[in-house]
Amino acid sequence: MDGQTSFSLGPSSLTEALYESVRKRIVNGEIAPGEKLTEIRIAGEYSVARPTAKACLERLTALGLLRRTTHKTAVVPKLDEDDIRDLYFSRETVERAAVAALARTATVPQAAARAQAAMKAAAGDMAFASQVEADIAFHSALVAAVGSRRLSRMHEVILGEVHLTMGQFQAHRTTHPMNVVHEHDDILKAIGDGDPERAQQRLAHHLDQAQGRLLGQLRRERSEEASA
Amino acid sequence: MDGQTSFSLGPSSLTEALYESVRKRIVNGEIAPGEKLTEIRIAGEYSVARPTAKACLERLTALGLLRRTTHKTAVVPKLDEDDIRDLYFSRETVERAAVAALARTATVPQAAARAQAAMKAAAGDMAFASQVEADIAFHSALVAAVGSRRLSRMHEVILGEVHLTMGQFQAHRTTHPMNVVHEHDDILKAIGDGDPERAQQRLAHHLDQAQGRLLGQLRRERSEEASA
DNA sequence: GCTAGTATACTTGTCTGACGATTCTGCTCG
DNA sequence: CGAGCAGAATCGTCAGACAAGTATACTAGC
Repeated sequence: MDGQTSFSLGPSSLTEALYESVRKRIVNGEIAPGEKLTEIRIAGEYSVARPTAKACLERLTALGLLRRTTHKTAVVPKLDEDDIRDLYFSRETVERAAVAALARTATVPQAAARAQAAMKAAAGDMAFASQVEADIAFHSALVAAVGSRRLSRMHEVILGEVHLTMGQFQAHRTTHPMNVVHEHDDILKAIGDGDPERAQQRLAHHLDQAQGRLLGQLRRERSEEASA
Repeated sequence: MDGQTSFSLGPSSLTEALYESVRKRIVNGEIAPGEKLTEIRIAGEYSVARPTAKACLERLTALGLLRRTTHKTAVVPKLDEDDIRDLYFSRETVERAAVAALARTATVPQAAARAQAAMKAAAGDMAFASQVEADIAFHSALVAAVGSRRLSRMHEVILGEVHLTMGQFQAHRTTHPMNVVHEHDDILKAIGDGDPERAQQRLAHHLDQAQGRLLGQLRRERSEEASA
């Protein structure tokens, strides 16, 4: 049995660490939408070689967290109304399947309940980033509990973009987080009751609310720009 | 000189061409499951630099067409029973949403009809690879017709793995392709009738058949190995 | 003859440096 | 004032190199 000699928790490689770090900065909105990310800039900021930075940007591009065409600089995408609708249509497809599967066996995922607790805690002190994280964690746990590697893989990509848009609208949050918490509870309850239909219906309603908030904030922001 | 110029109109870059070529070889079963693909081998076979080969292998790994862990050589995965079930669960999730959406507006995608024709043509001369391609093209067209970029993106990944398994069982095809054609027709008809429920039900049945064939062939192959 | 531990070869991770190709920018010229 | 051109910035690809990790073969000891 070996001692505690290695960083078993941290990323296994430099590329991995770089990817995680840049990803975090993008989804949290620290890098504004439309901002350019050149390979050289990343390489410079993190003191890595350009090929390493390149690999990182390519990965993020594949996940939809950056947009890039050949010979052009990668930019953080600004999702428009169509994007958000498309994103939520895809999201609903995946999550519907998940909650239906869970409700069929009436298994309420523990991790989702934990995320709920975290969200309630964060609701008090208005820690926005924590709220978003807990929200994401809740939905992530829901899908993970199904136990399908491929469904989770698809969902991760979708949630990445969801996280991105939520991060970008950070300063304009309009709803009390407790509303979200209650909607989550409704979904869990339906799952616990073994009622796939109701679970899907609650989920659809919840996602509809979330999508509506995003679209509303997008329109608000746009009209602000127009009057400026 | 013709060797270099052949890339000019298809893929935009060398990396792209390399990726397409290797991908094709994998899904068609030209590279056997379990076979190792070292970066150096790819670089040598295609006369490209190792970093280019590396990028190619990384992309394929992200799509599930190769398996690889740090510092280990990439291998073509051999999907087991659990993998196939998981794959088809995910596939059904995505395609159900697609046919339901199409049926709601009763729009029968042209491209799917064309794929059907191609499949009928290939059925006569038992051109296996063409049959698989037409099958894939049909389902791909179905999802593409919905017009959701993200749904299509997810579906592409799924279909890649589906193609892979079908290619690997190439020599053991058990069903007449016309059966598949008829099942496809049923789905299209339900969509044309604007009946989302029936469309989903037909689709589920079709996928169940396909999954059953794959599992059957997998078991057959395994018992052959055991007796040898 | 067999197990165990070490030495060696193979492969990948990452870096440095470089050159051609492409896109963008700003400037000159009509 | 617009259009075309030159230069700068950036990306695509390559070559070569070294360190670090993994797998394998070989030797030593029982």
